[in-house]
Amino acid sequence: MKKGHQVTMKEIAKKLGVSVSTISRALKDSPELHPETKRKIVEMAKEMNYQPNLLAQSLRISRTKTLGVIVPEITSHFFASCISGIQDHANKRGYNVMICQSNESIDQEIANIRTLVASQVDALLISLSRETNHYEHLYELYSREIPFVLFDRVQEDIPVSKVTFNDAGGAYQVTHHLLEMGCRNIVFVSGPEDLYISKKRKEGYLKALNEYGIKENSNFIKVTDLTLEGNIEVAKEIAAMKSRPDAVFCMIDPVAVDVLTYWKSIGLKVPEEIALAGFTNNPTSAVVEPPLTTVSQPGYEMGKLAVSHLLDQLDGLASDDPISIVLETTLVPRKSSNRQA
Amino acid sequence: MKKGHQVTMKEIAKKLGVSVSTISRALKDSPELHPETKRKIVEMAKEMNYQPNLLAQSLRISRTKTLGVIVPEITSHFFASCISGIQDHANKRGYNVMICQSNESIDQEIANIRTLVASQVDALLISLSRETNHYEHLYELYSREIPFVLFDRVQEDIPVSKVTFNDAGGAYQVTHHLLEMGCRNIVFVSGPEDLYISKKRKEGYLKALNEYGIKENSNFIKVTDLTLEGNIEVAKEIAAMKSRPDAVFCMIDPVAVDVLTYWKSIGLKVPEEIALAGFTNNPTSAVVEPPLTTVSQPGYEMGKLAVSHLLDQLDGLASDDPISIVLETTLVPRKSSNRQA
DNA sequence: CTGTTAGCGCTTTCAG
DNA sequence: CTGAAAGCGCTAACAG
Repeated sequence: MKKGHQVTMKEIAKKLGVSVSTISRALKDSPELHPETKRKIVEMAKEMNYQPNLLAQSLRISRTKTLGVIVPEITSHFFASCISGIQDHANKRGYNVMICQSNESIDQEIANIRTLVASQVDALLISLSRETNHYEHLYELYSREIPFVLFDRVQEDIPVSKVTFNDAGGAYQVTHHLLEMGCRNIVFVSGPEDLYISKKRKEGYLKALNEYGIKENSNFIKVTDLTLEGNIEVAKEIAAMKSRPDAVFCMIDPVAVDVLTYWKSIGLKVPEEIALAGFTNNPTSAVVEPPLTTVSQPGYEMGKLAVSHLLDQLDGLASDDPISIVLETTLVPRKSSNRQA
Repeated sequence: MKKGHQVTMKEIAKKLGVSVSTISRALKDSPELHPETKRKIVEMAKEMNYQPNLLAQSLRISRTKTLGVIVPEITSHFFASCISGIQDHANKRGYNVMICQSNESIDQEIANIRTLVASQVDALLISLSRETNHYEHLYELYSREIPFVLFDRVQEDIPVSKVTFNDAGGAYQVTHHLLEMGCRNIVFVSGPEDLYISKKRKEGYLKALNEYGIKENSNFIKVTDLTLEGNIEVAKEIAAMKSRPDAVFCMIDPVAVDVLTYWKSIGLKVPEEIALAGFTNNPTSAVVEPPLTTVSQPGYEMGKLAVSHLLDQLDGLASDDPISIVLETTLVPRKSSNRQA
């Protein structure tokens, strides 16, 4: 199957007996042009259904007005929201977007960067894969002076702008809420410990405990690999603890949902016997029974801020010096943590 | 902020004292080339960290190896899965993907097509917006001989390949299941009636009723505009019917979830007092209480099939004659329809 | 106000 | 086996 022919400036030029440059000028509304000529050209272009070839244009001006986006997983609601925010605001400023997913694989992430760079995107927005534990590919982008920003899953040392949530703050909010609900033995279910969010959320958890004069108890920190099996394993462990904790704070909602589902299956009552909270405010968390207390992270907003800042830098509206944008989260208290009722 | 310089073939050529064409040949492993020269060039290219400029290449060969995808909503789990399937399989065959969302707006859909075409994508995969009720933009693509396929939200008359689910079949499965559960007064909650899926699912619903000798009852067909308010309105209406139906089949899961939530708030018990079923098998449907009976539509698979067929056509591995690929759905019976217990 | 010219980075005849 | 030259569609000096 081959594509049909596309009208070019040359053809309009021939038809009208003028030069290609005149066509080019008319179509970008150059002032130094006879209004009548311009009118004729614009009309003819429309009549012939001319569509500019962005490829040629980009090659010529060496700017594609296209941004590359790399996310770990497009099917995650949170990342889909980010993408949505990026797209809308990129389009609003005349930019297109190419999206890739790394599927949580560093090799795929590197491959994605290669293709996007080869496609000559003007800049990149990247959220790192879970697997990403070395950063040469990012430093290479940096040294090649290809502008990029990191969002959500960031690496702190790279001198580029980053957009993150106040993860520690959010974890503090949840933990503080559980404490206010009267819980004192609060388990934190962490993801792999080298993850940025694992560290930050643990930090907030500990800070809240500390304010209540409770000190860190390593038995109360469980680690899951974030798979269904891993999550259930942790749920089992907690249910079987000799002196059962009165609350559990899971690093992300999906973990909390898996834990909840398991506990329901063994008849452990939430929140009566044990309170539960998550993080992210996935759509799922609102509809489980009981509805899950969580912390909302506005993904659309994050995408919007990330792309706006990046484009400000590209367009010279913002300094090239890297900045860090931190979004605040909001506690969403729901029944799963309501021990007062 | 400006991008750094990228190494070009010209520079490699100068450094090695050969011509650009030789570089080009070496890099695409042309056989008519001295092995030693080739080795040297490949080595130097790697050393200089050469990355081909896909833009220039595409302009030259007038193929971008890029596909355009348009979906109504990237944040919908179903469409995100489709995209994921498309991406994975496009990449596998050396193609890139540009994704756009129409946000259920026909104007946005048209705009998306324009940009993608201007970006010279080799072909398009489109799932129509809810608003799309005229099809000039598609016929124009067709007449301009830009290959495209439609998936999920299709328009039947356009002579291009389409990938859909057996929507009528799925609706039949659900309705049949409800009938087997002993329900005889089954309401169908439809979306806007001009939607393809509204029509098809109603068709399956009626077929199942018919097999049980139940004839169409227009009071038992409710229409929602698919907004939260519309869905709740319908839920209210049904709860208030003088002789209340014993089952409700909602055209898509989100509607069923809204209905369920409302009913829970007024104390109407599912499935004891009324059975409920949805369609799509969103992640949400598994975790609501009670878990929702639904029909699963494998989005990843749909994306995969759509893109594979399209690329087969592009690469001449499949005939250009339009075909229709129909995916079967699977009934997912859950507690919300279990009237036997 | 408009045409001529050069060239973005690459591929591909056509000659040697 | 390799180089020279043309050209993909467009923009942007530079002339006039």
